[in-house]
Amino acid sequence: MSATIKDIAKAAGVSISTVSRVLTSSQTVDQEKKERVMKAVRELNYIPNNNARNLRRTQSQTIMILVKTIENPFFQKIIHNISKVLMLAGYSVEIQNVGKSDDEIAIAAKEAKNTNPCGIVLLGGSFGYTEDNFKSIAVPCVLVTIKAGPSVNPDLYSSVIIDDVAEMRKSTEYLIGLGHRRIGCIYTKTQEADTPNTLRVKGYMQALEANGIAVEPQLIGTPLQGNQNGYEFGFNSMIRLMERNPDMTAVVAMSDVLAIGAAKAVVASGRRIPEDISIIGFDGTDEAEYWNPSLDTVVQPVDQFSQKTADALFQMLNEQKTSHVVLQCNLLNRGSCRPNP
Amino acid sequence: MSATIKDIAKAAGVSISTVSRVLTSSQTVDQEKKERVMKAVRELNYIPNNNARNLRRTQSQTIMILVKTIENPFFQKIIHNISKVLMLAGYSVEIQNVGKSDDEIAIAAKEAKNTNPCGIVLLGGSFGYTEDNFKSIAVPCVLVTIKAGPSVNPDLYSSVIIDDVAEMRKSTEYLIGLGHRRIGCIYTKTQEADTPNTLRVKGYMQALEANGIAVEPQLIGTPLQGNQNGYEFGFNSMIRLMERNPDMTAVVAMSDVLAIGAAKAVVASGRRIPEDISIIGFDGTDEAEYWNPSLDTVVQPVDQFSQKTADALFQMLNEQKTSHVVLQCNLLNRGSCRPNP
DNA sequence: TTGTATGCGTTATCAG
DNA sequence: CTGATAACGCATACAA
Repeated sequence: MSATIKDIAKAAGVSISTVSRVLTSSQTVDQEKKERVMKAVRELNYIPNNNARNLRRTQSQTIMILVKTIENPFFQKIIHNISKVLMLAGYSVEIQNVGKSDDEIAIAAKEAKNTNPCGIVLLGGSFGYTEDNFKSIAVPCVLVTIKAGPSVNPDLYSSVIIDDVAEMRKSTEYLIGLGHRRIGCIYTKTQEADTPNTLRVKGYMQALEANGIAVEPQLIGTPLQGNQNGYEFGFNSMIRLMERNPDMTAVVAMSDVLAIGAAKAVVASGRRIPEDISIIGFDGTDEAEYWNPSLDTVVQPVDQFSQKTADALFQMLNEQKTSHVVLQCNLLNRGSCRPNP
Repeated sequence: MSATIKDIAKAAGVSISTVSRVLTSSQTVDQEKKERVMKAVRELNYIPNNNARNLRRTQSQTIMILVKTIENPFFQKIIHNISKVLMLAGYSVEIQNVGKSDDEIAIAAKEAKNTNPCGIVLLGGSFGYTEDNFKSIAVPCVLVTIKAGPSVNPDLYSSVIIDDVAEMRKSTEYLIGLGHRRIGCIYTKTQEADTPNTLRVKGYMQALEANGIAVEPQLIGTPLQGNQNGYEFGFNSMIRLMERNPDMTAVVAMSDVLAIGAAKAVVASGRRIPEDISIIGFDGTDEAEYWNPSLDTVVQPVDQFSQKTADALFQMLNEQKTSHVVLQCNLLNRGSCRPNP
């Protein structure tokens, strides 16, 4: 068995409480004893047992990041950034992947008791949170890319999001501005109630309506079937859209992954981008930038997402204050969309 | 505060030991009492505290997955699969991301004491493990995609790998077989000692030598500078290779991400794939399949990786037996390589 | 400033 | 089959 606090105490010739004080720097300790303790820690290669700590502590120093579908490359960047910031601030970070079909709220509640984190970051998922959910979680939560329902008291949580409706509307209106009228919409129609995707479709529709263009169901994505991955789905969905709408000149996708799948379908069917079909994605991933040709996209501000999330978390932890920030996206024209002649 | 085992015991009218026995199904319990306990668990929404469990348990039921650079899409699939298998077997799974520049061995040792997992899966990283490392970790380890040094007693750990040298040699010889002679090699030359990349470069060289082609340094990748991502690096590296080797007709990349970056550079410089430059990646990611055009690649058997890793883990956990398996890859010709006229 | 003693929620041991 | 009870490793109120 490895060294415990007891061993350190013995080796340093002090009591375990003194060792604990040195390690947590909770109280001032005699300098000379402090050094003896540190020396023992080094020599015995002592690492405090987090289980015991979290069990005893009122507040652990662990942040849990719950990611809905870690496959999303956009999330990965955020995870990476947030982890770095939090670890620098002295927290240990744990990541949990939540399957597409898992109930992230239930898992959050479970994890909250399981690992006793002092804060939870919820990355992705749907908008279904209720007040009871937060009460059962009972740990400061920051929702990233999603919000709780409108009836939920906003003081119960923090959030960092974008305005999905407005951003997708912007994306669609960009195509409309280029003269497109028959604009397809690639998205995964799932069972779930309110996801960012749902909102984005709403934005797509709003854009059409505001410009006097009829919303046609046959231009809007197909339901997800089987367990296709994002690329596959985008591909199949696009094939179907092109078959049913020969006059379609442009397409908005709800994500870059879907956009790439759709773009591949365009090329596979012998059409060209952007000469025959204009296409724009959403997220701003490297994958879209390095695709051939580079795809236009609505860039989500990853760095801001990370920073604001960490900020919100610290604010909840230290000042018990919640916050809700809405970030701006940036439409990036890389040449995969062009005026409709 | 939420319900504890004590509350359940009281509610069910039994002792806490009985509750524990029901929950861990470690011993037979009277059927009627068992049901009373289960009912109380349900009604009080009881969730056992893992910290306390792991603290007390000789062997926790948690598997830790340590991933070196979670950004790698190949790793993500493995994580996903392994998690599923392990959770189905009743383990809880924790994922920890290890930064590119972090020392995964030190972190593994720390986590081993921190969270007291019953097993650790090490995904990626380098080949630098020593016997002391495993002794300090003191928890069954399965190394995935890497192995420990040759001097390390193989009974100290399990591993699931591919033969990086042979597979990359196969890839290179495929190009040679197509008549290519001036073949570039895209890889990130890092400080680290032995990574899969290093071995793959070795395979590339072996292929050339075995076929009487001189190995030329100017055809081999550039060192990584700054913090470019994989795509960016592949792109820049390829640009430089093309400048310095106008007669280069083909390129092998150490990963699909690098291959995509390189392919983008080919296109950006006005050349065509495969007419002007043949290109082949490594990994078999969806990204390479959905690129335009689809890229040839050496497919790593993701599903087998996941399955074998889980198998190896179970074998270590249940029978204290280590195993070392080497998987076969599959060269996939999708049309991004063609005979050199 | 320091040490002693108690308890966090569980599982394991032991005697019934 | 069951119920007390002692650990697990640590942080902290309390006493010194």
